[in-house]
Amino acid sequence: MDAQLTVQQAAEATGLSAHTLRYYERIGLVQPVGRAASGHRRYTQQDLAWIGFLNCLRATGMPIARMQEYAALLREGESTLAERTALLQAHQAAVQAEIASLQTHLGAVEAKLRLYEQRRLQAAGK
Amino acid sequence: MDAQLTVQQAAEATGLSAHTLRYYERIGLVQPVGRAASGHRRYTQQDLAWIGFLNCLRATGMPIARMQEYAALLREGESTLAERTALLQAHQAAVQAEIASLQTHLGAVEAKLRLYEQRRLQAAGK
DNA sequence: CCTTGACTTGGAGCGCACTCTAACGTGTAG
DNA sequence: CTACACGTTAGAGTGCGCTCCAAGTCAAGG
Repeated sequence: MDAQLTVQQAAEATGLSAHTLRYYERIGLVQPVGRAASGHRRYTQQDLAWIGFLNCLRATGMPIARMQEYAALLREGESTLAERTALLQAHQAAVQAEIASLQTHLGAVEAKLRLYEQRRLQAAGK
Repeated sequence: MDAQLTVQQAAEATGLSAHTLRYYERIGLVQPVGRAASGHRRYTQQDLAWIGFLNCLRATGMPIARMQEYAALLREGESTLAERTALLQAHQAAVQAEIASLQTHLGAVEAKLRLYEQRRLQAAGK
């Protein structure tokens, strides 16, 4: 039930590359993953859940360094709950601002598209 | 009325750095800007408008190479209207997808925040 | 005339987040 | 037993988008 995945299987499951999974472990984003007797990595469901959350942070544009901070706080335990909350709240605000910016700037692109549409009609109608 | 701006003034007006403005010109994103007798750049309102649009493309994550394509099409004239439309439409779709992705992944972060909130209440309530 | 400071150029350098390489060890199918 | 795919590591390389540097030109103020 709690199947242990190889690095390739974990890559497939998380959408990251095996290279990236090893890289994340090297830089301390992921705590050393359990090993088989051969020394090969074996990812647990907990590992995958954490990597999934990391994925959400990355997908929302959090820099690696900030994720390392967050991971470090998490390892320090429950006493860092407030700091972790603050970190995530700051990130949440940044992402919301980024979405707003995307929407604003996309608006200008869409305006240009409407202009092009008009010109195409004009050219066709001659 | 159509004040000609120096590179510094243009930087301030567009929010880009003077370095970046020169860089954009070098790589062909911006056509060679007019010069004063001294050889110094003088940006017109048209230049600024175009740079403003470039800004929207960049702010929505279009890679430089794609912007170069778009700029090249524009220089080729009216005959490329359909291609430019296609390029911008593809970009529009990509940005909309990116916004959706941000919102989805942000949701996971917000869920974590709600969990933290609960834990803080629990800790306070003992 | 001299200094100061903004401008010019081509090219080198940087920070980020991977991504790949080399050299080696492991394990399973035929 | 032999292939051969897959795993390991430290460290080097890549691509992007700037960002800065060196060496020089030019204009205005004292």
